[in-house]
Amino acid sequence: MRQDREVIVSDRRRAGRPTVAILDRARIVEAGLRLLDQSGIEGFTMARLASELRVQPSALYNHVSGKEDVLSGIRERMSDRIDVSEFLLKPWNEAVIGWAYSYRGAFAAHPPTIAMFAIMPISDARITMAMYEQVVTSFIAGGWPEAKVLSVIVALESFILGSAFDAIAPVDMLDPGEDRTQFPQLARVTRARSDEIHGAQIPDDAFNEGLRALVTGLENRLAQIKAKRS
Amino acid sequence: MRQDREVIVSDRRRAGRPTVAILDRARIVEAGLRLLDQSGIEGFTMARLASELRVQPSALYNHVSGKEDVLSGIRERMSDRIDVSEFLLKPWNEAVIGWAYSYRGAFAAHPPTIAMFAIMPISDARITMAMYEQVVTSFIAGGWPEAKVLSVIVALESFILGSAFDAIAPVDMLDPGEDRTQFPQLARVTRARSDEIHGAQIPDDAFNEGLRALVTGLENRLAQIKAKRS
DNA sequence: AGTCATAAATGAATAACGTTCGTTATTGCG
DNA sequence: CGCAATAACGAACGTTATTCATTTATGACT
Repeated sequence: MRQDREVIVSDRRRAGRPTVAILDRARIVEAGLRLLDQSGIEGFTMARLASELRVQPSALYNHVSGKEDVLSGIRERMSDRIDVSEFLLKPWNEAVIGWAYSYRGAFAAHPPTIAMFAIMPISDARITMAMYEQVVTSFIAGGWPEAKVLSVIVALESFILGSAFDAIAPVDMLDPGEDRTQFPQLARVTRARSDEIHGAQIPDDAFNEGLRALVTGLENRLAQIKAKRS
Repeated sequence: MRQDREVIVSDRRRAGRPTVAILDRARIVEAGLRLLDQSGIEGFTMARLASELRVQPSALYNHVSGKEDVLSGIRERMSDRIDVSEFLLKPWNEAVIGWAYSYRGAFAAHPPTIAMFAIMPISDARITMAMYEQVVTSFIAGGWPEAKVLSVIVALESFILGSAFDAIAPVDMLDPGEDRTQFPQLARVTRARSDEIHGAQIPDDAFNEGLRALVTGLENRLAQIKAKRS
């Protein structure tokens, strides 16, 4: 009974610099990603992040400039996960498939990061330039005109990002449910789809079909450009 | 000098129900859209919205249930702007072009609404079912298998939404600028593109190329499915 | 070994935000 | 005419991100 107050309070840190380092930018970003996955974008607060790291909120500001900085760090971490290695080995129209899957997968693995994209400061809301350099090189080698390369890549990216968005939507979103008689065709196709394709694979099917269509459409377009050039 | 206090204060409303109606849901939503366009998603606050309507913030809650309700109303207003009429007149592969332009245009006209999409309650974060019914009917008439219709529409929608996203990004986002020597190919193609295509038309070019590629790719796919079926 | 700027934590404080509640004044129905 | 419903205000509350003063430890230089 003598010193139990000291025991109970022992995990409360005194003010002043701690003996061993508790925080740094990397640790904060990592904890931030974990918290984002758990709590979603609206549950992501500096207070919770601090509590997760067993620290007062104000301590974070010794290592990051604010909430945006943490989110920015998380985005960078995600970008590194996108695999562009296939562009070194295969022609553009094959490599682009693996790239797209890796791209979409990186975000699908952490759904709330997709919402993050929308809110983030516009400045550098995109992936690193090193990735682009690799992709651009492959498209030029494939014979795309220089003025078209970026448009094509941006188009692909738009589809990928839009699909990542879709991947976080509930699968039965389009099911009319009660209003079945009011939207009969819609009711039929939602039924038909869920009979052939199950659960989590439903958004995947849209992604597969779209990606294949996009690539074959681009192959056509390239052939057409090449024909006109000669 | 007698009653200038009364004059000065005359525009300050007293408590109690006003003689003429000031607010209703429609007026609030309309002012909300204006405010959203002006201030962006992070500048959209209930206080500012109230001030825009010359009302105290708490007055809004007599007509809407909260901020989410206002945003939800704005989204509905946007959806109504999407034109599906061409699906009644033309085959799917032609009508889809006009639909896509209208879809993307509706959001591009109010950029911050795109960010809204990401944050919104998942519940009905999509466009109205009446629109889908129309589109689905056209695709079935064109010969698409029932189980594939939704996947194809979702794929198209992913591209459109992703492109709307892209339309709000700064055009020179991919320009390496200072790091030109580090990313030589990227520098070349950004230069080549801005030589041929100018300013605001740059994101449009990506949208055009992507949409055309997607549609011709889907035409191929449908032909392939039809061939296999016979 | 001693000094001291710097780094890194706590804790108190602030402004802005969304929302709720009590109050007040007006409407429109019975 | 009476009175419940309506619709405004004004005050208050709980969160949020962020800032600042304070406290304590580190590490480089004399």
